[in-house]
Amino acid sequence: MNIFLSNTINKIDAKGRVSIPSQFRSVLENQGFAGVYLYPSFTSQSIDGGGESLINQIAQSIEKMQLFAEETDALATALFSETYQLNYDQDGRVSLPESLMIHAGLKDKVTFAGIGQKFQMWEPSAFESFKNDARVKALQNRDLIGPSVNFSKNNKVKE
Amino acid sequence: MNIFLSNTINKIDAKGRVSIPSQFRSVLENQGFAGVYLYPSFTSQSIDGGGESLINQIAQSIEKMQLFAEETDALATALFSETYQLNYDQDGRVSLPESLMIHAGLKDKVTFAGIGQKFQMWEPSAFESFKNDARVKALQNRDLIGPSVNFSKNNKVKE
DNA sequence: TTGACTCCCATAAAATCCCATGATAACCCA
DNA sequence: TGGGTTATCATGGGATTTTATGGGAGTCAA
Repeated sequence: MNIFLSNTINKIDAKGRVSIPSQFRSVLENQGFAGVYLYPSFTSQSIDGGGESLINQIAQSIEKMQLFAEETDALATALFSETYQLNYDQDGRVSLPESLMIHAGLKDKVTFAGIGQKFQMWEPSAFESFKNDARVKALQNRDLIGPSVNFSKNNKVKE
Repeated sequence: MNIFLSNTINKIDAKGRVSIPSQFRSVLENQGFAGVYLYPSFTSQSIDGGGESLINQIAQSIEKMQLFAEETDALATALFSETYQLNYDQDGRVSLPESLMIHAGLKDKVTFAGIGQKFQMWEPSAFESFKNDARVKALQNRDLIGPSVNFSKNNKVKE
Protein backbone atom coordinates (compact mmCIF):
# COMPACT_ATOMS: atom_id res chain seq x y z
CA MET A 1 0.00 0.00 0.00
CA ASN A 2 1.23 3.53 -0.57
CA ILE A 3 -1.30 5.82 1.05
CA PHE A 4 -2.59 5.99 4.61
CA LEU A 5 -6.13 4.67 5.02
CA SER A 6 -8.61 3.65 7.72
CA ASN A 7 -8.45 4.33 11.43
CA THR A 8 -7.60 2.41 14.59
CA ILE A 9 -7.34 3.14 18.28
CA ASN A 10 -4.13 2.03 19.97
CA LYS A 11 -3.06 2.16 23.55
CA ILE A 12 -0.31 4.28 25.07
CA ASP A 13 1.35 2.04 27.65
CA ALA A 14 2.88 2.87 31.02
CA LYS A 15 6.23 3.63 29.39
CA GLY A 16 4.64 6.05 26.95
CA ARG A 17 4.95 3.72 23.96
CA VAL A 18 2.43 3.36 21.10
CA SER A 19 2.31 0.84 18.30
CA ILE A 20 2.21 2.39 14.86
CA PRO A 21 -0.53 0.39 13.06
CA SER A 22 1.06 -2.27 10.90
CA GLN A 23 -0.60 -1.07 7.70
CA PHE A 24 0.88 2.37 8.31
CA ARG A 25 4.28 0.85 8.89
CA SER A 26 4.21 -0.84 5.51
CA VAL A 27 3.41 2.50 3.85
CA LEU A 28 6.27 4.15 5.71
CA GLU A 29 8.74 1.42 4.84
CA ASN A 30 7.80 1.71 1.18
CA GLN A 31 8.95 5.33 1.44
CA GLY A 32 12.41 4.40 2.54
CA PHE A 33 12.90 4.05 6.27
CA ALA A 34 11.38 2.47 9.35
CA GLY A 35 10.24 5.56 11.17
CA VAL A 36 7.79 8.44 11.26
CA TYR A 37 7.91 12.23 11.15
CA LEU A 38 5.50 13.88 13.57
CA TYR A 39 4.55 17.52 14.10
CA PRO A 40 1.65 19.36 15.73
CA SER A 41 -1.14 20.08 13.27
CA PHE A 42 -1.54 23.75 12.35
CA THR A 43 -5.29 23.58 12.15
CA SER A 44 -6.41 21.19 14.84
CA GLN A 45 -5.60 19.62 18.17
CA SER A 46 -3.93 16.63 16.59
CA ILE A 47 -0.57 15.35 15.45
CA ASP A 48 0.28 15.12 11.77
CA GLY A 49 2.43 12.20 10.75
CA GLY A 50 4.03 10.81 7.65
CA GLY A 51 7.17 9.43 6.11
CA GLU A 52 9.96 10.56 3.85
CA SER A 53 7.70 11.69 1.05
CA LEU A 54 5.61 13.94 3.29
CA ILE A 55 8.68 15.75 4.57
CA ASN A 56 10.04 16.12 1.05
CA GLN A 57 6.73 17.49 -0.12
CA ILE A 58 6.68 20.08 2.64
CA ALA A 59 10.26 21.12 1.96
CA GLN A 60 9.48 21.53 -1.71
CA SER A 61 6.38 23.61 -1.17
CA ILE A 62 8.32 25.96 1.08
CA GLU A 63 10.93 26.43 -1.62
CA LYS A 64 8.29 27.21 -4.19
CA MET A 65 6.80 30.00 -2.14
CA GLN A 66 9.58 32.39 -3.14
CA LEU A 67 9.26 34.41 -0.02
CA PHE A 68 11.82 36.80 1.34
CA ALA A 69 14.55 34.91 3.00
CA GLU A 70 13.48 35.81 6.49
CA GLU A 71 9.89 34.81 5.89
CA THR A 72 10.97 31.48 4.50
CA ASP A 73 13.18 30.97 7.47
CA ALA A 74 10.36 31.83 9.83
CA LEU A 75 8.04 29.36 8.17
CA ALA A 76 10.66 26.65 8.02
CA THR A 77 11.46 27.20 11.67
CA ALA A 78 7.83 27.03 12.66
CA LEU A 79 7.43 23.75 10.81
CA PHE A 80 10.63 21.92 11.32
CA SER A 81 11.54 22.92 14.84
CA GLU A 82 8.44 21.12 16.08
CA THR A 83 8.93 18.13 13.81
CA TYR A 84 10.25 14.93 15.35
CA GLN A 85 11.78 12.02 13.54
CA LEU A 86 11.08 8.86 15.49
CA ASN A 87 12.40 5.46 14.52
CA TYR A 88 10.18 2.76 15.81
CA ASP A 89 11.57 -0.34 17.49
CA GLN A 90 11.31 -3.84 16.08
CA ASP A 91 7.82 -4.21 17.54
CA GLY A 92 6.75 -1.10 15.68
CA ARG A 93 6.49 1.18 18.69
CA VAL A 94 7.54 4.78 19.30
CA SER A 95 7.47 6.88 22.44
CA LEU A 96 5.78 10.21 21.90
CA PRO A 97 7.45 13.51 22.85
CA GLU A 98 5.63 15.24 25.66
CA SER A 99 4.97 18.42 23.68
CA LEU A 100 3.03 16.45 21.09
CA MET A 101 1.08 14.58 23.74
CA ILE A 102 0.07 17.93 25.23
CA HIS A 103 -0.81 19.51 21.91
CA ALA A 104 -3.19 16.67 21.07
CA GLY A 105 -4.44 16.20 24.62
CA LEU A 106 -3.46 12.52 24.65
CA LYS A 107 -3.73 10.38 27.75
CA ASP A 108 -3.75 6.61 27.37
CA LYS A 109 -5.32 6.05 23.96
CA VAL A 110 -4.80 7.49 20.51
CA THR A 111 -6.71 7.25 17.24
CA PHE A 112 -4.59 6.83 14.13
CA ALA A 113 -6.52 8.20 11.15
CA GLY A 114 -5.19 7.73 7.64
CA ILE A 115 -5.85 10.70 5.35
CA GLY A 116 -3.92 9.80 2.21
CA GLN A 117 -0.51 11.46 2.01
CA LYS A 118 -0.28 11.65 5.78
CA PHE A 119 -2.04 10.45 8.90
CA GLN A 120 -3.23 12.12 12.07
CA MET A 121 -3.17 11.14 15.70
CA TRP A 122 -6.11 12.23 17.84
CA GLU A 123 -7.48 11.85 21.30
CA PRO A 124 -10.19 9.29 20.40
CA SER A 125 -13.27 11.26 21.45
CA ALA A 126 -11.93 14.45 19.84
CA PHE A 127 -11.47 12.51 16.63
CA GLU A 128 -15.06 11.33 16.66
CA SER A 129 -16.45 14.84 16.71
CA PHE A 130 -13.93 16.08 14.14
CA LYS A 131 -14.88 13.22 11.84
CA ASN A 132 -18.56 14.02 12.06
CA ASP A 133 -17.87 17.67 11.19
CA ALA A 134 -15.60 16.54 8.38
CA ARG A 135 -18.37 14.48 6.88
CA VAL A 136 -20.66 17.48 6.80
CA LYS A 137 -17.96 19.65 5.21
CA ALA A 138 -17.19 16.95 2.69
CA LEU A 139 -20.79 16.93 1.55
CA GLN A 140 -20.65 20.71 1.12
CA ASN A 141 -17.49 20.41 -1.00
CA ARG A 142 -18.56 17.41 -2.99
CA ASP A 143 -18.02 19.13 -6.34
CA LEU A 144 -14.29 19.11 -5.69
CA ILE A 145 -14.22 15.37 -5.89
CA GLY A 146 -14.48 13.22 -8.97
CA PRO A 147 -17.80 11.97 -10.29
CA SER A 148 -17.27 8.41 -9.16
CA VAL A 149 -17.75 9.29 -5.53
CA ASN A 150 -21.38 9.18 -4.66
CA PHE A 151 -21.95 12.75 -3.53
CA SER A 152 -24.81 13.80 -5.75
CA LYS A 153 -27.41 16.14 -4.31
CA ASN A 154 -30.49 14.46 -5.63
CA ASN A 155 -29.14 10.97 -5.40
CA LYS A 156 -29.42 10.14 -9.06
CA VAL A 157 -29.32 6.56 -10.13
CA LYS A 158 -26.69 7.19 -12.74
CA GLU A 159 -23.16 7.27 -11.36
CA MET B 1 -14.19 -7.68 -18.01
CA ASN B 2 -13.37 -4.27 -16.63
CA ILE B 3 -16.57 -2.95 -15.08
CA PHE B 4 -18.67 -4.33 -12.24
CA LEU B 5 -21.93 -5.93 -13.35
CA SER B 6 -24.84 -7.94 -11.96
CA ASN B 7 -25.50 -8.86 -8.36
CA THR B 8 -25.16 -11.83 -6.03
CA ILE B 9 -25.81 -12.61 -2.40
CA ASN B 10 -22.93 -14.10 -0.41
CA LYS B 11 -22.71 -15.35 3.11
CA ILE B 12 -20.79 -13.78 5.98
CA ASP B 13 -19.37 -16.71 7.94
CA ALA B 14 -18.76 -17.13 11.66
CA LYS B 15 -15.33 -15.52 11.38
CA GLY B 16 -16.75 -12.48 9.62
CA ARG B 17 -15.44 -13.45 6.20
CA VAL B 18 -17.14 -12.88 2.83
CA SER B 19 -16.21 -14.09 -0.60
CA ILE B 20 -15.79 -11.32 -3.14
CA PRO B 21 -17.68 -12.60 -6.21
CA SER B 22 -15.21 -14.10 -8.64
CA GLN B 23 -16.31 -11.87 -11.51
CA PHE B 24 -15.58 -8.84 -9.36
CA ARG B 25 -12.20 -10.24 -8.46
CA SER B 26 -11.18 -10.44 -12.09
CA VAL B 27 -12.14 -6.79 -12.57
CA LEU B 28 -10.11 -5.84 -9.52
CA GLU B 29 -7.08 -7.80 -10.59
CA ASN B 30 -7.15 -6.11 -13.98
CA GLN B 31 -6.71 -2.84 -12.10
CA GLY B 32 -3.49 -3.93 -10.50
CA PHE B 33 -3.83 -5.74 -7.22
CA ALA B 34 -5.75 -8.51 -5.48
CA GLY B 35 -7.81 -6.48 -3.05
CA VAL B 36 -10.66 -4.05 -2.58
CA TYR B 37 -11.13 -0.55 -1.23
CA LEU B 38 -14.29 -0.15 0.83
CA TYR B 39 -15.91 2.91 2.40
CA PRO B 40 -19.34 3.77 3.78
CA SER B 41 -21.55 5.36 1.15
CA PHE B 42 -22.24 9.03 1.82
CA THR B 43 -25.80 8.82 0.62
CA SER B 44 -27.13 5.41 1.57
CA GLN B 45 -26.87 2.63 4.09
CA SER B 46 -24.46 0.65 1.98
CA ILE B 47 -20.76 0.14 1.38
CA ASP B 48 -19.06 1.44 -1.73
CA GLY B 49 -16.28 -0.68 -3.15
CA GLY B 50 -13.77 -0.58 -5.95
CA GLY B 51 -10.18 -1.14 -6.94
CA GLU B 52 -7.04 0.84 -7.62
CA SER B 53 -8.61 3.09 -10.22
CA LEU B 54 -11.40 4.22 -7.91
CA ILE B 55 -9.04 5.13 -5.10
CA ASN B 56 -6.58 6.81 -7.47
CA GLN B 57 -9.35 9.02 -8.76
CA ILE B 58 -10.19 10.14 -5.25
CA ALA B 59 -6.54 10.54 -4.24
CA GLN B 60 -5.79 12.68 -7.26
CA SER B 61 -8.57 15.12 -6.56
CA ILE B 62 -7.30 15.60 -3.03
CA GLU B 63 -3.65 15.95 -3.97
CA LYS B 64 -4.52 18.98 -6.02
CA MET B 65 -5.59 20.84 -2.93
CA GLN B 66 -3.37 22.80 -0.62
CA LEU B 67 -1.33 20.87 1.85
CA PHE B 68 -2.23 22.81 4.99
CA ALA B 69 -5.71 23.99 4.22
CA GLU B 70 -8.22 23.20 6.90
CA GLU B 71 -10.89 22.16 4.43
CA THR B 72 -8.50 19.78 2.77
CA ASP B 73 -7.85 17.97 6.01
CA ALA B 74 -11.55 17.72 6.67
CA LEU B 75 -12.26 16.34 3.24
CA ALA B 76 -9.38 13.91 3.37
CA THR B 77 -10.49 12.73 6.78
CA ALA B 78 -14.04 12.16 5.66
CA LEU B 79 -12.90 10.17 2.66
CA PHE B 80 -9.82 8.27 3.72
CA SER B 81 -10.18 7.63 7.43
CA GLU B 82 -13.22 5.45 6.74
CA THR B 83 -11.74 3.75 3.70
CA TYR B 84 -10.30 0.30 4.17
CA GLN B 85 -7.93 -1.53 1.91
CA LEU B 86 -8.58 -5.22 2.24
CA ASN B 87 -6.46 -7.78 0.45
CA TYR B 88 -8.44 -10.90 -0.03
CA ASP B 89 -6.94 -14.29 0.70
CA GLN B 90 -6.29 -16.92 -1.91
CA ASP B 91 -9.90 -18.06 -1.66
CA GLY B 92 -11.04 -14.54 -2.47
CA ARG B 93 -12.35 -13.68 0.98
CA VAL B 94 -12.07 -10.56 3.13
CA SER B 95 -13.17 -9.92 6.70
CA LEU B 96 -15.25 -6.79 7.00
CA PRO B 97 -14.40 -4.08 9.54
CA GLU B 98 -17.05 -3.71 12.18
CA SER B 99 -17.76 -0.06 11.39
CA LEU B 100 -18.72 -0.95 7.83
CA MET B 101 -20.91 -3.83 8.99
CA ILE B 102 -22.75 -1.42 11.27
CA HIS B 103 -23.09 1.30 8.65
CA ALA B 104 -24.73 -1.08 6.19
CA GLY B 105 -26.67 -3.02 8.82
CA LEU B 106 -25.11 -6.32 7.77
CA LYS B 107 -25.66 -9.54 9.67
CA ASP B 108 -24.97 -12.83 7.92
CA LYS B 109 -25.63 -12.07 4.27
CA VAL B 110 -24.62 -9.34 1.87
CA THR B 111 -25.68 -8.39 -1.64
CA PHE B 112 -22.90 -7.40 -4.01
CA ALA B 113 -24.30 -5.08 -6.68
CA GLY B 114 -22.14 -4.03 -9.60
CA ILE B 115 -22.72 -0.45 -10.75
CA GLY B 116 -20.03 0.04 -13.36
CA GLN B 117 -16.97 1.86 -12.03
CA LYS B 118 -17.62 0.57 -8.55
CA PHE B 119 -19.86 -1.83 -6.67
CA GLN B 120 -21.99 -1.64 -3.57
CA MET B 121 -22.61 -3.98 -0.67
CA TRP B 122 -26.08 -4.03 0.85
CA GLU B 123 -28.07 -5.84 3.44
CA PRO B 124 -30.09 -8.03 1.01
CA SER B 125 -33.59 -6.84 1.89
CA ALA B 126 -32.47 -3.19 1.95
CA PHE B 127 -31.05 -3.70 -1.52
CA GLU B 128 -34.35 -5.04 -2.81
CA SER B 129 -36.24 -1.93 -1.86
CA PHE B 130 -33.45 0.33 -3.10
CA LYS B 131 -33.48 -1.48 -6.42
CA ASN B 132 -37.19 -0.90 -6.88
CA ASP B 133 -36.72 2.82 -6.28
CA ALA B 134 -33.78 2.83 -8.65
CA ARG B 135 -35.83 1.26 -11.40
CA VAL B 136 -38.49 3.94 -11.11
CA LYS B 137 -35.91 6.71 -11.23
CA ALA B 138 -34.16 5.08 -14.13
CA LEU B 139 -37.38 5.06 -16.13
CA GLN B 140 -37.97 8.71 -15.33
CA ASN B 141 -34.46 9.59 -16.49
CA ARG B 142 -34.25 7.29 -19.45
CA ASP B 143 -33.71 10.15 -21.91
CA LEU B 144 -30.38 10.88 -20.22
CA ILE B 145 -29.08 7.63 -21.55
CA GLY B 146 -28.32 6.89 -25.16
CA PRO B 147 -31.02 5.58 -27.54
CA SER B 148 -29.58 2.08 -27.65
CA VAL B 149 -30.74 1.31 -24.15
CA ASN B 150 -34.26 -0.04 -24.22
CA PHE B 151 -36.04 1.03 -21.07
CA SER B 152 -39.62 0.76 -22.31
CA LYS B 153 -42.27 -0.13 -19.82
CA ASN B 154 -43.21 -3.50 -21.26
CA ASN B 155 -39.59 -4.43 -21.66
CA LYS B 156 -38.17 -4.97 -18.22
CA VAL B 157 -34.72 -3.75 -17.36
CA LYS B 158 -32.40 -6.66 -17.70
CA GLU B 159 -30.89 -7.84 -14.42
C1' DT C 1 21.59 6.13 41.25
C1' DT C 2 17.91 7.64 38.72
C1' DG C 3 15.42 8.19 34.69
C1' DA C 4 14.87 7.74 29.61
C1' DC C 5 15.48 4.78 26.10
C1' DT C 6 16.56 0.48 24.04
C1' DC C 7 16.31 -4.60 23.16
C1' DC C 8 14.26 -8.92 24.01
C1' DC C 9 10.77 -12.25 25.22
C1' DA C 10 5.82 -13.73 26.57
C1' DT C 11 0.94 -13.81 25.62
C1' DA C 12 -3.72 -13.34 23.89
C1' DA C 13 -6.50 -12.04 20.26
C1' DA C 14 -7.14 -11.37 15.58
C1' DA C 15 -6.03 -12.09 10.90
C1' DT C 16 -4.45 -15.19 7.44
C1' DC C 17 -3.12 -19.62 5.36
C1' DC C 18 -4.28 -24.10 3.97
C1' DC C 19 -7.07 -27.98 2.99
C1' DA C 20 -11.73 -30.25 2.51
C1' DT C 21 -16.46 -30.36 0.84
C1' DG C 22 -20.63 -29.70 -1.84
C1' DA C 23 -22.82 -27.24 -5.31
C1' DT C 24 -23.01 -25.26 -9.64
C1' DA C 25 -21.38 -24.21 -14.09
C1' DA C 26 -18.46 -25.28 -18.07
C1' DC C 27 -16.66 -28.61 -21.01
C1' DC C 28 -16.17 -32.65 -23.89
C1' DC C 29 -17.18 -36.38 -26.69
C1' DA C 30 -19.62 -40.44 -28.37
C1' DT D 1 -28.10 -34.03 -27.91
C1' DG D 2 -27.46 -35.96 -23.82
C1' DG D 3 -24.62 -37.73 -20.17
C1' DG D 4 -20.71 -37.88 -17.86
C1' DT D 5 -16.35 -35.69 -16.55
C1' DT D 6 -13.77 -31.48 -15.13
C1' DA D 7 -13.33 -26.92 -13.45
C1' DT D 8 -14.72 -23.28 -10.72
C1' DC D 9 -16.70 -21.30 -6.85
C1' DA D 10 -18.59 -20.34 -2.22
C1' DT D 11 -18.16 -22.01 2.26
C1' DG D 12 -16.60 -24.55 6.63
C1' DG D 13 -13.08 -25.26 9.87
C1' DG D 14 -8.35 -26.46 11.73
C1' DA D 15 -3.59 -24.77 11.85
C1' DT D 16 -0.37 -21.12 11.62
C1' DT D 17 1.20 -16.41 11.62
C1' DT D 18 0.83 -11.62 12.67
C1' DT D 19 -0.18 -7.91 15.71
C1' DA D 20 -0.82 -5.15 19.76
C1' DT D 21 0.53 -5.00 24.29
C1' DG D 22 2.76 -6.09 28.89
C1' DG D 23 6.88 -6.43 31.30
C1' DG D 24 11.99 -7.83 32.43
C1' DA D 25 16.68 -6.68 31.69
C1' DG D 26 20.56 -3.99 29.60
C1' DT D 27 22.65 0.66 28.04
C1' DC D 28 23.86 5.28 28.39
C1' DA D 29 24.05 9.90 30.18
C1' DA D 30 23.37 13.36 33.64
